[in-house]
Amino acid sequence: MEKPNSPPKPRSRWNPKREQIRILEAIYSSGMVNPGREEIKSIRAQLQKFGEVGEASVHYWFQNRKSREKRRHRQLQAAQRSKYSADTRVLSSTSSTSTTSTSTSVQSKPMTEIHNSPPANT
Amino acid sequence: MEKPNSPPKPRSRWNPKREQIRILEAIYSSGMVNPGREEIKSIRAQLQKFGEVGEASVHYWFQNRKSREKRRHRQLQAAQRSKYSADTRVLSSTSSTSTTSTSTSVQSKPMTEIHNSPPANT
DNA sequence: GCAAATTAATGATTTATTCAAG
DNA sequence: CTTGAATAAATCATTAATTTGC
Repeated sequence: MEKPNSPPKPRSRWNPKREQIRILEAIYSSGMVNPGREEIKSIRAQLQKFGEVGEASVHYWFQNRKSREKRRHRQLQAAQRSKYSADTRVLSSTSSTSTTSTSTSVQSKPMTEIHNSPPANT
Repeated sequence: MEKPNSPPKPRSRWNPKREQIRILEAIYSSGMVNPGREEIKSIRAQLQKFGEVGEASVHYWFQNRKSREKRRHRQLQAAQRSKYSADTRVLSSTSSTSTTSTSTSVQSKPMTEIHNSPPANT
């Protein structure tokens, strides 16, 4: 009755759980972008609570994280620039910093207020 | 008998027609998963032929579509994983580098390039 | 058959994160 | 370090399916 076709899915690679990623991100963003052996052991211990993980995987994770961040940095958001999307929540805080930036203000003008049309129901 | 008494129906949301959904699906599956403002306008124009719809709704549709597709994949993945995860109980006492477990397929040179822990980083 | 009650889908809001500029 | 712009994730809310009792 069940699927007799169980693919021999050998866990070839670690598949992090959401919780684990949250932990890793937290650590990463707290400044530890390049943990040493001891630190990796400690991190691994925390992650183990949510699933099996090897030290190497933890190490790789940090390597990849940093690498990708950089790459994205390089790649820029050309894509984003050219294809705007809609509706953003304006989180502008009242910062009193002398916003002298009257210079090159690149206003993209997204559809901040496209709220919205009369849904003529059937 | 008409409806002199308009129902206090708070048309809260758009109710897409079948044709409209077909169009949206087609566009989505053609690769445009995150249309920008201009594209949304264009898409909306097409949809209007079959019923009233706002730009915001179009935007929301794509957002939700992508988001939920992702979520589904995650759920499936998780399900799959839990099916096969019974893992070795790595109780190896001593420090061990023997990562004989099934997890990471890194064997010989696990963390070769792990730079030694920086002494008292911060 | 039908309508109230319950559940599943999904449109609309809100919140948190990301990246880059200043 | 702060802030602006845009997104994606999480959440809320309402509508459509469906189940159930009559």
